[in-house]
Amino acid sequence: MKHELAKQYDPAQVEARTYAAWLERGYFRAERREGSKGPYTIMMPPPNVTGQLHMGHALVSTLQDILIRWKRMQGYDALWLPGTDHAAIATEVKIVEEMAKEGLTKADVGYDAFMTRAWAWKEKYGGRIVEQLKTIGCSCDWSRERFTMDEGCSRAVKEVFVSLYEKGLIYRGERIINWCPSCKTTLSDAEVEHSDHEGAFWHIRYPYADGSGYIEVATTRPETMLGDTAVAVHPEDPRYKDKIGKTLILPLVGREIPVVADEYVEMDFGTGAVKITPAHDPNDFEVGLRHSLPVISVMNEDGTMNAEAGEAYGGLDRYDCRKRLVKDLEVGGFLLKTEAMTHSVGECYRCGTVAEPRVSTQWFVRMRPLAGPAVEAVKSGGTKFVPERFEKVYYHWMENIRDWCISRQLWWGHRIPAWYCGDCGELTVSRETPAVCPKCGSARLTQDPDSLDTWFSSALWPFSTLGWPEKTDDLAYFYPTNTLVTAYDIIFFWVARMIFSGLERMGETPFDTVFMHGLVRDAQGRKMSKSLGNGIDPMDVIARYGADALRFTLAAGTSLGNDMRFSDEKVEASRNFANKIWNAARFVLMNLGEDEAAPHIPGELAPEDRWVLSKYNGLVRDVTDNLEKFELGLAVQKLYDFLWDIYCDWYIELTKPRLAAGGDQAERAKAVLVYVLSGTLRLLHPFMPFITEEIWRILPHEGESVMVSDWPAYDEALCFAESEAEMERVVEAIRAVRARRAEMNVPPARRAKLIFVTPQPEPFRRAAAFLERLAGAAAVEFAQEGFPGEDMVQIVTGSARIFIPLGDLVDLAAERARLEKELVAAEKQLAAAEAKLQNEGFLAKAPEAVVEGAKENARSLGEKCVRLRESLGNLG
RNA sequence: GGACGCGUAGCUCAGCUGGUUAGAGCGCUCGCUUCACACGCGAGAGGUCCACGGUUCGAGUCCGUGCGUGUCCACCA
Repeated sequence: MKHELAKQYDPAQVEARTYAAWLERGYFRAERREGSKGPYTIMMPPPNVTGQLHMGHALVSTLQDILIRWKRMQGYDALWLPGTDHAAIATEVKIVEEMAKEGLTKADVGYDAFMTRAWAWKEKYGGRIVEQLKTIGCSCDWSRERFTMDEGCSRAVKEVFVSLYEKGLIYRGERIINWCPSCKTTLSDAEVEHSDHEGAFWHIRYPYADGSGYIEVATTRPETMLGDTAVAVHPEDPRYKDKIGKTLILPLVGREIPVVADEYVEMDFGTGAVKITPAHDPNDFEVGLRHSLPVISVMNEDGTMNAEAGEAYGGLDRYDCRKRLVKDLEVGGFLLKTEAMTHSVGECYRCGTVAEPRVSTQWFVRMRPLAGPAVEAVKSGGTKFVPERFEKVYYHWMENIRDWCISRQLWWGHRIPAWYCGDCGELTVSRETPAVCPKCGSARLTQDPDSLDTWFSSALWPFSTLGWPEKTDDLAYFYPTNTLVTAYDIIFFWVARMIFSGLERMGETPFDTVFMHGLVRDAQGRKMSKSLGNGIDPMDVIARYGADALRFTLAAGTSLGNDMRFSDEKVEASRNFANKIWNAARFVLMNLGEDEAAPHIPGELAPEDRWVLSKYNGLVRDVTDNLEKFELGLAVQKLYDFLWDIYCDWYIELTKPRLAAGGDQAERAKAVLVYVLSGTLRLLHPFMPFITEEIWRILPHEGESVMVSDWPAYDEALCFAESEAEMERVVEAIRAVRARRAEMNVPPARRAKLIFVTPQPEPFRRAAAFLERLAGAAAVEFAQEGFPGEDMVQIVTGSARIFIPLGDLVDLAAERARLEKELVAAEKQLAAAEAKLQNEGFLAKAPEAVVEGAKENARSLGEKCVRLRESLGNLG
């Protein structure tokens, strides 16, 4: 049966079956076990139920799965809790788009029918996402899967909202907010993306009421002048100092507005005079507050002008209004000049519409009291960012934060738990739906129609998913969590908010490490996006190359916080690697007997055995260290190099003559082959779970699955530095012979005979032992003489005699230099050690054991010097 | 205007706390259907490590400046 293994690894016929077997055996389920190393928890950043997974999801899922599989193998109770996010605005936008195709709007279908559609959407896409995560191989605990709008999470949302309200950390108030005229909802500051637009800077004349001339103001948004209620200048500006307090006539409108002094104005910018529109600009709003200016809103929710804009402009779209207004200003002689200017414009992060600042009554989270502890938690190391540089980004945001607008005029989301009394107007905020108004007893209560920012529920994810506000066992054991894996572009939306929410609610930071990865870009380095059409579907990649190849590619592309480029060629290389492992396993397998036992390392080892074991041991250390540092890309690179170069290209080749010869040598080689392969499979398992499991299944081993096997430990007993050094020379010698043969155009030299002509064969004996096979020689002999002058290797073939100076095989000069250097160092150490033994104070005061140690040290150094001198002598 | 990243072989990138001959994948050249693997094997070509200055016995690696490039933040109307 074992000889029937296909030459090529076929992921398609392995992956689904393997995943099903894991599920069936319950390996993903996390439990508190006696004797474990304790809990290790990762909360999956819940993918939005807007559609399907993209490459970014594949990356973040792969990274999490690598960590969780590794920790599980290390003996932790590893919980990876999965789930999905309702993604209020993003999903609602999609549903509205879908309805638009049927010619319907939200208003047409009404609240209840809309919500029915939304839930159906969630079922469809949420289910698809879960299937895709499984295809990638994610070992999450599906028995604990959650959704941000499920009953428990919703309860947590209500609880947090109400208690923050009771503490005065949530308030309702009239403030200037960001408004998307297309989505017709508020947006938080973080949800507005700024980009540069080509625009114009219109200079407008605002005449004084007393006819004494005018002030020149400049604006990029002239339509807002309809809501102007002042013009501001800097109090120290000599141009305007004496004009402060004067009255201006607002052009076209005729309203009288004052000139006010405010330090917000930059004297050097524009004309030094700023029109103030409190209703439509956040800075102007602040100025307005300081000077008690009226707030005149001139725009509707959909971005058209309202009645306040006046008869001429009311009802016009904001941009039509702009054009019309500029024209009217020009005609009226108010337009002084128009400059071309690029300026930054804020856009809705979901639909791209230019956002409009607008005054409106909304719900806010008071951020100042929350930000302080959140900064402190990171500064004190309670939560660490990997890489560290992102901490700075976090601090900067937290320290300059403004209150968080959390109410949204959306239907898909958590309804705000606030009710208004139809009789007395009383506002009631409550965990339960109140039957009557607590103030007047009226039953005419209506709930606030708004819902919460989708990020409000995500902020609670680390504990809402574990059952909070119930005091569950899961919460007690698995919280706080350990590693949060996420992309750096989500620090503000999510990471920061989880930290302050966790601190406020639970009294501690929700995770000890934030592991940030970069973005997956296309082969040209462009961001993958629907509009560019350059997105690569991870499911498609898996179908063509297998999940392991995809995972390996993504892991290998990771370097702390940096973006990566993704291309088919890279996946192909990963697929080839999987195939290489497969064939290495086939080789090992076909050399094993039928009933081979689990591998153990034999007592007697050949130098190449010690060499490969020592290299393997170093690999265990390197992979583990790099995982601990979250250097997954480096870990994967080490595995690749070891398996392909050390294990396949050299070790397997070196065992072939021994396996062919049979006997003890063959048995030892087999044991080492299996031992090293088995250990390497374990190290590789978190990265390539499917193929490692499949090979594990057919190799002799202990334990039913590599997934639940032990993570290999670094073993001092497997350190063979001298064998490593020796094999390095062997490898060099073999390569040198091969190179020289190629250079001299020796024909396929299976029949070539190698004669080492040298009076000192020692350094070459081991190389010679492998030359037959590895350099393609028919036989290898040593000769004391045969060529005058230099030491030579003579290659004899049917048609040629080739001489290679031995210096080309092993650089004797370099070898000599190395030994001399080592000797000098050893002699120096010996001198120091002997000096120490002459030191009477040391002999007198040091404990017996320490003096004995020093003597032993001097003795061994002395021996080393003798050995080195001898070696040097041998080299002549 | 701030903050951060990147600049290493034709292309895409690794190179940890400074130390032998700067590595990999793909591509390229030559040879090979060798009994694990042509998704392979062997041998090669190809690099002023962006520039200049500094620290050091020694710099791809540390510091400064400049150039190029990318990203994030920011209330210059």
